[in-house]
Amino acid sequence: MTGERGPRALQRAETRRTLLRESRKLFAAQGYAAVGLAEIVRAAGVTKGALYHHFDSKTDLFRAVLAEVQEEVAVRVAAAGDAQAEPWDQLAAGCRAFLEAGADPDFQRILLVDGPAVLGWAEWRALDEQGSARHLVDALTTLVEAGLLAPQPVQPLARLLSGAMNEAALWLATTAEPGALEDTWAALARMLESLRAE
Amino acid sequence: MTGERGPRALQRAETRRTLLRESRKLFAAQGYAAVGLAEIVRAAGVTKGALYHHFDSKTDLFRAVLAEVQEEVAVRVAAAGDAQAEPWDQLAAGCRAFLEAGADPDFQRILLVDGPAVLGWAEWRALDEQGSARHLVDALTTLVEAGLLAPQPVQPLARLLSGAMNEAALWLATTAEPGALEDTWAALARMLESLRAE
DNA sequence: GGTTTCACATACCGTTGGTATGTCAAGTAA
DNA sequence: TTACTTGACATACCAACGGTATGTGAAACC
Repeated sequence: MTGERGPRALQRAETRRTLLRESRKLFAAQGYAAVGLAEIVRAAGVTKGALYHHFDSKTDLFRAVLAEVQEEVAVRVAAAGDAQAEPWDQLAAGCRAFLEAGADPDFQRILLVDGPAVLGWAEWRALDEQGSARHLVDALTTLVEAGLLAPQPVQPLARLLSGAMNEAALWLATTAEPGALEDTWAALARMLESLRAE
Repeated sequence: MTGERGPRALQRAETRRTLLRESRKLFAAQGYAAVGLAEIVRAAGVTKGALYHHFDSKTDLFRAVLAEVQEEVAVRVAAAGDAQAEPWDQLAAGCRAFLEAGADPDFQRILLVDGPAVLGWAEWRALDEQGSARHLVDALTTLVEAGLLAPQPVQPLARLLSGAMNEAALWLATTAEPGALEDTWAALARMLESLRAE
């Protein structure tokens, strides 16, 4: 049974968590290519044998880390959306939460920069789809069905918005310009408004 | 004088061009990380010594390739824009040309996927700025000054649009959906329209 | 309580990016 | 022409990397 909890299973789970936590810190700080497995296992206090007992490859480890980060972002976006009553406000709040999530370095480097390059764009896209991007598609679909959004294919629109927010999040993280977040949000909000049904 | 053209300089230039051409093909087809220097020099018919005589590192070679690709895209975008008389049409034509440039695999993989990961987002951004992104900022600035675009900070807007188009270009390249380009363009055009001064 | 399983540790390997050095023709000055 | 220098590579080599094959000892099972 998977419900069993012996000391063995606990140890295993903890080792795995440690590996994920330490590699995530290193990947976020230095980038996937710049951090070696030796550095990861040293930080985690285990050996390469342990790492390869839990993960198939360095790429597989990165995939697990990325999924973790993405899940966190998705939760934040969904929470911000659910806090609003009106569908339109839900979309706006989710988008804004996504932009603000860009302040997290893990989010930028792991998810946006290294993700597509390490996993390939196709796989990255698939993971993105079942992460935060799914909420975006859901929200847009709801709006179209409710007649609040001009009828149109949702997929291209979601891609445009997703890309816009990804890039904006990266830009916001590196720019020192004060009010950049508000300016960006204003421009994005205007774009969203333009999609409203008439 | 740099204008001198002996057999030496010619040979040097040709070797460099061959290196750039072959590595570009390989980088585009397999991605930066998956292609080794051995494969590159074999394709180019030279040795690693020649490569390191022309470039400081594998990263430096990639940087040169990326700059070349980016220049080509910038030329295409600028040409499409210049073909239009009205400032607003120039922006629209440039954006559309950019989207269509996404059909080129070199463009996708080298410029959009591997670029930020290999060079780091900051350097990639700087290169992007002096490439096609510059034309976008120029066009937007012109429109604002001409009173055709609602007065607003141009930088955030340019980032949003640039990101939207980058992502859309990648999506268009992988989707089999017919009419995807037109749907995407329609959504993008609508966004652009929303920015018009009233 | 003997056996099996499992979660690692140890030892090792092929390949990779990078470097140090060698080589020989093209350029230069007498 | 000749002696010398420069430059465009080729050759040989290295440390580090991701990955694998094998060893080990405690926990789980019968």
